Amino acid sequence: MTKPPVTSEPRSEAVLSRRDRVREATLTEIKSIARRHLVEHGVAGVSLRAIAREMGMTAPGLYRYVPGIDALLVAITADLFDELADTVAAADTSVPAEDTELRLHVALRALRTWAITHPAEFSVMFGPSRRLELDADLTPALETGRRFASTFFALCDRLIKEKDIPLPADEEIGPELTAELSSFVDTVGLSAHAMPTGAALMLTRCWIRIYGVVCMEVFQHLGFAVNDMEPFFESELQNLMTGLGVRYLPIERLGKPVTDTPG
Amino acid sequence: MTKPPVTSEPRSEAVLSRRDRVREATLTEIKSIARRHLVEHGVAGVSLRAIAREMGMTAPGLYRYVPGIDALLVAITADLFDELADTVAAADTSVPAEDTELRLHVALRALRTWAITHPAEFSVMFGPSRRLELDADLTPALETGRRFASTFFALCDRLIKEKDIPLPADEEIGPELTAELSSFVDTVGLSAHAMPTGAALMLTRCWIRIYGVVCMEVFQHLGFAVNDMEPFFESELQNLMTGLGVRYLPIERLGKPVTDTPG
DNA sequence: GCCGTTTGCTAACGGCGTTCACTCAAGCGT
DNA sequence: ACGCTTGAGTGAACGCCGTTAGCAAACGGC
Repeated sequence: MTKPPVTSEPRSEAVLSRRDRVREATLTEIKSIARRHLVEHGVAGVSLRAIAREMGMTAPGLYRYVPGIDALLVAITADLFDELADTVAAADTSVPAEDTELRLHVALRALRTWAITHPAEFSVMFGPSRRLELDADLTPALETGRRFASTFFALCDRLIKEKDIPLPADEEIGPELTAELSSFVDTVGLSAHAMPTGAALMLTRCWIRIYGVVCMEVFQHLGFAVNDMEPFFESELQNLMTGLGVRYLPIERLGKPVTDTPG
Repeated sequence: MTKPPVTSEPRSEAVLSRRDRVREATLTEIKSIARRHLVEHGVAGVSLRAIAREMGMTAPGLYRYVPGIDALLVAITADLFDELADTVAAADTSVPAEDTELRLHVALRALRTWAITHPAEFSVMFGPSRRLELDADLTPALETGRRFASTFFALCDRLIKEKDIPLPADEEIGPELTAELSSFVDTVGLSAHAMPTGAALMLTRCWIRIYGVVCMEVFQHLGFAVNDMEPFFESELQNLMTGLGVRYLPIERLGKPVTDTPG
């Protein structure tokens, strides 16, 4: 009675029996086809029947691998967070490790680039949560989501430790905000780093702003009036960096932005 | 062969024949039931069949009023923008007209309050656009969306004219951004106000940030780590206002925020 | 070779959007 | 007051969809 697990990528590379390997392969195929449908037809265009059809099997058969379509979407979302985390991490490590400022620029730009080149995926990950309308179990997605976020947390932590970022003092933050911030710091596992409240505030403020520009671009909310949101993103990035006391590093353009997504 | 128009609220109060009146009423009923379903079951839970069932008629009958479910959702979205615009406008006019700073605070808070009290509606309006996955005609929603935005445009315009907001100089903006900004200003109809590029930049920057916090709250992206996003919103608002050289006006709390939605 | 487990199938239920052909009543001109 | 036009609404149907139940075949350990 091994219930369909729908775990994301098996980071635990244990020895697998032949049976388990083909099972794994089938699940991977399911998710990869589902993802293609997601990209091509939007999230509403992902259907078990269509996937099964394309695989040469019938819909009920998929229930051996996935407990339902909601779970499948959650599983895909989890994979996507992993992929985005990898992309950002790759960009991060593509520049000298000591240059924290550059790493931050590169990481944030990698985030945006991935987002705008994968709008359907981004929408599923960052758009209105299924939580609002569904009772699906989102924990796997949240898990990998945290892994994704940790990339940025680490960078910010580094930045704060090595540079003298102007942080708001504890007194001027206000009790409610302080409470929420410490709750945030705890949940997210930053308490290990003994991150001061002011730093957490700075971090969330930055994240909110980045999230804002990128969402606005991907969801095309200024799409009716603006062609290319990149200048806005860069402007926001600059504003943010200088606010942090970090010097803004413009894109060195050759032709067009070439922050490609490896993998 | 009068094709279903699906216009939003008839702002043109022309004399209507009896027939037209009942027709109007039916359409209103359709939309109101649809909206309830939207709120109760999410956007995926809105179906013509269910609406028809509740109205005591059959699904095909609805096609006399609405050309399809996508169009219905677009129509609802348009109405929602109107409603949100009204709510914001009401808040705006509830305080002394001369006090532009207060009006800005009140209007922005009204926006947030409406958003978090109407998460399903907000998601439809500001979440991933159906444009990404659908070919539906969104113009009605865009239309009223513009009306909604104009409330803030007007306020910002006022603010800029009467106060000495520190605006970025034209030279330091960069050609691409300048181009996009002027495109934005033109499309949105701000060129009539002869709004300088720096002001437009400031405006979009502010809008991006507000959009960011509110989306983050409604889409519950920090929901796993944070209970109440209000302190974050207020912090962002404060940061934004002071950046504009406007003094931040804290909420006068009695018990809880009472920025209610009239009508 | 046997037997439990895994896999996939068919059939079926109920829900969905949408189209088509049709009925029926309201409204209109005369 | 009559007939005709037009619009509202229906029922049947098509083709999707998710999901469940029961069943047959393949597989794998013994």
